[in-house]
Amino acid sequence: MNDDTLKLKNQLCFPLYACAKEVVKKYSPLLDAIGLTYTQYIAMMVLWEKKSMNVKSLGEHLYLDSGTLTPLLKKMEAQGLVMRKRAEKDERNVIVSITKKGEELKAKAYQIPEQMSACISLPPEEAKMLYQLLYKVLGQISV
Amino acid sequence: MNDDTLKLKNQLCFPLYACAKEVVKKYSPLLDAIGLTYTQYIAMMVLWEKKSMNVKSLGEHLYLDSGTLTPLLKKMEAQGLVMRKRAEKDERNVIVSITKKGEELKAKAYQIPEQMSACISLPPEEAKMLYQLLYKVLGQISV
DNA sequence: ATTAATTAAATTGTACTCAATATATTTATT
DNA sequence: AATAAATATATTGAGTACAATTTAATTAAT
Repeated sequence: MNDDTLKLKNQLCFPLYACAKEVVKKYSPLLDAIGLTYTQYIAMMVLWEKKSMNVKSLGEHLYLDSGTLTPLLKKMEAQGLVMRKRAEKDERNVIVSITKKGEELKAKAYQIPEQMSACISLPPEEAKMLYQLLYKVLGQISV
Repeated sequence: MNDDTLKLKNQLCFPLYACAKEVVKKYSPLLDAIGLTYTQYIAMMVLWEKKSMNVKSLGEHLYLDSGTLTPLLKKMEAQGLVMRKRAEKDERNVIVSITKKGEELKAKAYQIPEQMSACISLPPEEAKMLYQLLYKVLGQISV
């Protein structure tokens, strides 16, 4: 409640906000080269691993809702990276699944994580610490 | 270059991106109560401290450019929180300065940092560690 | 079985965010 | 002084991101 309480330098939220933004910005040229945006990239990472998933579940993995995902996935469908199809068992669900073209894109994406870690060169222990602290906050906050 | 390289769980960028988003989202109801968005809030923090600053310099403090700040500051001017005025010495600069109403808003904002830290309850050493790691990455990346 | 409640996507509207470009002003060069 | 280069904002367009609402489908309750 003193005079420093509201200084930007004393907030934890701000470096979090700014750092996330700058990191995503740093990805842009790398992702441009394979025709993805950052949001599309993290969606593809889930689909490269899981092959297929409904929108709701994809949103839980990515912390995104249908308002963001629906138009994003439609664009990715238009690019031929994914297919969207209502589930037969429960037609409320839209199943998003990766296409052959989407699978093939993975080969081009392999280099991206290492190119990025060259930009953000934290020592391994510090990177691990940061990773753990971020997931700790993420776990607490979404309660 | 192995099969785990592109898994979401192995990226440092993702918890950073998701955590920043969730934290900002957690601020929303608190900031709604005083009529600010998160971006307006961090801009106000700079102005509560510095009183006055040109757009360029404000953008350097916040890691934002004129494309974001110009419309943001116009809205804040319309709300009576700030004034915008071309500098007399160098008319390329727009000086943003806080108004009486903007100053008065500070009293209502004092409670927000503590309300937020109740939501994100990291032990002090861990919060400090996270803070330092984020600024370290931020410093490296913007080179 | 019919109605009510719940769930999953989609839609709408508001607010960033940034790249790229345009405009106006100032400074540096010739 | 006239021209070129640099600087600070503003504008435009594309892409999120989310709250709130709508629609359609499913499940629960009577």
